[in-house]
Amino acid sequence: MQTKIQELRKERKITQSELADAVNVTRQTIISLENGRYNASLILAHKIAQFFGVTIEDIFIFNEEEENL
Amino acid sequence: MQTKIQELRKERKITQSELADAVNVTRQTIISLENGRYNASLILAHKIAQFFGVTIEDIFIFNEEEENL
DNA sequence: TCTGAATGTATAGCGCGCTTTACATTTTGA
DNA sequence: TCAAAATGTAAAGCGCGCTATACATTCAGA
Repeated sequence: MQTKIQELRKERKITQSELADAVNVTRQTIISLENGRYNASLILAHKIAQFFGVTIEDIFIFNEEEENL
Repeated sequence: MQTKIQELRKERKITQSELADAVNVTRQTIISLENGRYNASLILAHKIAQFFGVTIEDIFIFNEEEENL
């Protein structure tokens, strides 16, 4: 899954650490999400969207390809 | 986490099995989501929202309480 | 009324999201 | 230029989302 996390984060001049703290996860989690290593949980996706003031659908890009869970 | 899955499903007169098949999970998964036993993954949440033609935020209700992952 | 459809409960197992720790590399700015 | 800040990689471990299977209960309609 692709995300616009890095894009939004840089736009607002926020570091990975600051974002991690804001949504209460480790920096590793943010790195992994930004680099597409795995998908966020629904709750984390919600927290990140809320932090940036956008919807989940605005940040997380769902490939119709990878529709196999 | 609360969801409106059951509500939307009954509104449209669809069985748990039909919904499960439509989003490619087992009936157990639908039951567990409807009964609040666990949270959907982000991808499954997306598929269900798409199936019903609504947004993730329309179906999944985030308690600000349970903000602890 | 009674059968089949729909919903629910239980449980073992697998893979992934997230943590933790430690260290390496790249970027920034005084 | 060079130290500190920011970003990245690696790897082991835990809990939860989902599967699979089997069986119980509730509900609808001929």
